[in-house]
This record gives sequence, structure tokens and C-alpha cells, in this order.
Amino acid sequence: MRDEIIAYKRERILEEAVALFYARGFSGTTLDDIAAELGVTKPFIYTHFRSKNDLLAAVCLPTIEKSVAAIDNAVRSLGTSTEKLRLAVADFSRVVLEHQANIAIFFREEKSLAPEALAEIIQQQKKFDRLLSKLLSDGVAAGEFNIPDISLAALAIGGMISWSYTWHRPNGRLLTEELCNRMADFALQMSGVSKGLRPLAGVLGGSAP
Amino acid sequence: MRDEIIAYKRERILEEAVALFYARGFSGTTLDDIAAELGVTKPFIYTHFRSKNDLLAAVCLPTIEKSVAAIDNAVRSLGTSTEKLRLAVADFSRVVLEHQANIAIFFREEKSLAPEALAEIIQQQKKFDRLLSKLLSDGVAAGEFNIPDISLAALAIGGMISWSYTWHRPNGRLLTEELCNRMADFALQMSGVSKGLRPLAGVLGGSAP
DNA sequence: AGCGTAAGCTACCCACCGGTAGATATATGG
DNA sequence: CCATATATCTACCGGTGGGTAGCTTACGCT
Repeated sequence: MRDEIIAYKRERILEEAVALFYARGFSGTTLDDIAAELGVTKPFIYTHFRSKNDLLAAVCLPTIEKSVAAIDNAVRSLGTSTEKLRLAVADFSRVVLEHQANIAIFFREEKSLAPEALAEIIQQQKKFDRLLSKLLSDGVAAGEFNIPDISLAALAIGGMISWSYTWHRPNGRLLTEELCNRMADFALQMSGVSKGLRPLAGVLGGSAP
Repeated sequence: MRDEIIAYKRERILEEAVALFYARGFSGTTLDDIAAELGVTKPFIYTHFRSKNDLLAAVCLPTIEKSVAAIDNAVRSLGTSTEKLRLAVADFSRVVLEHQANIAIFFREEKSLAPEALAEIIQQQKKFDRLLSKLLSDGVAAGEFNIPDISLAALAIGGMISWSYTWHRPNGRLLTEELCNRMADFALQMSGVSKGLRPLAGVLGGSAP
């Protein structure tokens, strides 16, 4: 139970750190700011994290790992490549949209990360691209996709989704779930799937005659 | 001629600032660093820029304007919507790839920009989205595109391209021009064009039978 | 040649902030 | 109720770096 309280305190620190790093940037946020927001003082933070950089790494790493896990999970799932791609894209989109602040902080503050933390993250990114490329090339081999350049397609699909951290508004026009589905639709179109596309629901006018 | 020399000095400062901000981040770069790289001292920079933030704005703004100009130019061009979209995407891709460092700095250091500079940039981004959305909706109206959600498609296409600042390596596998063309191919696929797609050159195996 | 102007440098200031030492409060256990 | 340990705070340090004042140099002009 002692440990649970310690873990809870750690989580609360991370929570406020994410909110402030996201709102003001890493260098625009002081440890005093975070402490003040929590109603504690700076040394309190140092009992849970070794340094400000350590805190930054703790904000970024788990989210990257969730992203990789989303693709990995889809690759391991049962079903056609088309189904796997839809699952991968939708799940990864969900990670980005639900951890928007963490994702934003990571991509913005890459240069502030300690070298070891950055190395670890780069490993994860490589794994992400490798897994997504594998999924795409399996689909090509199965005759489901039509993709001239697989690694470029992986980057394009990954980028389209990652980018949503810049524009997504949690209370915006579309629900997270609907966004995930539409991202998957785009990814399937980019992969040149012939069949397996969702019926175009919610079209507000614009379908060609 | 005096003015030209002043302009040249300004450009050289910007050049080094871009290189260092890109390599080490904005807060990881000191004005002394930039001055040292130029073989001058800090006050020299202050005769050309009012503050470090002013320098950052000067790094970011012109590149955003080039991006908007690329889309604007395509929208105003003659041709079908399909041709316009291809032009818009290829030209915008070229801006991103050729000004990779500036683009990276802008997206990373958004939070370090002075409020006025940020406001100006946000205006440009809105204009970008508006122009691209207009291009897409014209194409839908003309029966060339099939897009369920136009503003989302604009964000997805813009994001796919913008993202290339994170992975592009100037001496990588593909030439800039080839990358631009492939980005355009993806954008057309995402827009559901029926005809007008380039023949799939350079396929390394993978076309379905 | 000498004077005036502008361009750049030396030297400095000071606010800010990450990080820490040592005091203090709180809780645990005998 | 005291001893011990643990958690947190008060108070401080010192490096860093944006920004500036005022001196110096060098150039152009008459």
C-alpha cells in the first residue's frame, strides 16, 4: 500500500507536468510551476524524479510504447491484411488522440531529451516503422494492397495520423471513434485496397453522381 | 548597396540560427553560439534583430508563407482539380523538403514564439487549410474527387506532407522530386480520384496480378 | 590628413531556475 | 510518551544566458 501511494504521487506529478509542458513548453515550465500546481514544493518532485529531464522522459516513453503496442497488436491479430491495417490505424489513432499532450511534448521536445532516453525512443520509432511496413508488405504479398513504395507508405500513413496531435480538439466536431475510423479509411485508400472500404456514411453531399 | 550588405548579414545570421536551432533546439542554442559560428559577437546580432524571439519569428514566418503560396498558386492555376491537387501537393512537399529545418523549428518551437508572431502564423495556417479545403471541394463538385469529409481530408493530406520534416534525409533513397510526385499520388488516392493517377513506375514487385 | 559617423567589441548586469543541504514536521513503533 | 525514521519544506547556491552601456576601431568624406 505504501508503494501504491508513492506510485499515485508520481502519477500526479506526471499529470501536471504533461499539462504544463503541453501548454507552455518544456523550457517554459519550471519545476516550481509544477510544484505550485500540485500544492507542494520543488524538492517534493526530486523525491520522485532524478531531474527535470528524467520527468520529460517519463512523459514521453510510455506513450511511444503504447503506439508501438497498437501496431504490434494489430500485426499479431487474426484476419486479412486489410482488417489488420484498419485495426492498426484505428488503434494508433486512438493512442495519439487520447494522449495528445504526451505525443505533442515528445515531438516538440525531442532536443531536450537526455541522449539515453532519446536513443530508447528512436529504437521504438524504428520498431513502429518496421511493424507497419511488415503489415503493408504482407498485404501486398496477399494481393490485398497495391503499394509502389512500402516504406514511404508507412511513413505517409504514420505521419497523417501522428499529425493529428497538432489539430485535434477533444470537444471538436467529430468523436474520437469516428476520427479513428476515418483515418483507417484514408490509410486503406492510400494502400490501394480494392474492396473492404467502409460504406461512406455521414457524407454531407459531395459524392459524385 | 549598403542595404544589400545589411540584408546579406541578416541572411547569414538567419542561416546559422536555423542550423543551430534545428540541431540543438531553440532553448539549447545561445546567441553566443550563433555569434561564435559566424565569427562575431552577440551585440552584432542585436544590430539586426531585436531579440532572440524576433530571430525565431524570422526563421519561421517566411517558410509558412511559402507553404501557403504553394497552395495558393496551385488553386489559381489552370487545369482540372486533379491537376491542381497534384500541383499543390508536389509544390508544398517541395517547400517542406527544401526548408526542412525551418519547418521543424516552427513546429517544435511554437511555444517559444512571441504571441504576435504566433497569431500571424496561425492566420497563415488557417489560410492554408481554407485554400486546400476549397481545392478539394471544387474537385468534389466537379465530380473528380470522392471525399466524405473535406476538412478532415485537408488535414490528413497536409499532415502526411508536413510530417516529412521528421523523416526526410536530404541524401536519402529518393530524390526530392520523386518524393513530391509520390506524395501527390497518395493525396490523389486519398481524394478518391478515379482517373488521373500516374502509371505506377518504379514498383519493386508487389503489384497484384 | 583629419574629422565624423557608424559598426562592432569588451565588459558587465541581473533575473531566472535547476538542483541541494539542512531544518522541521509527521508518522511509526516500542 | 519518547525514539527513530521518513517525508516534506525553507532557504540557499551558482551557473547560465538574454540583453545593454559605453568604448574602440575603421571607414568614408571633404
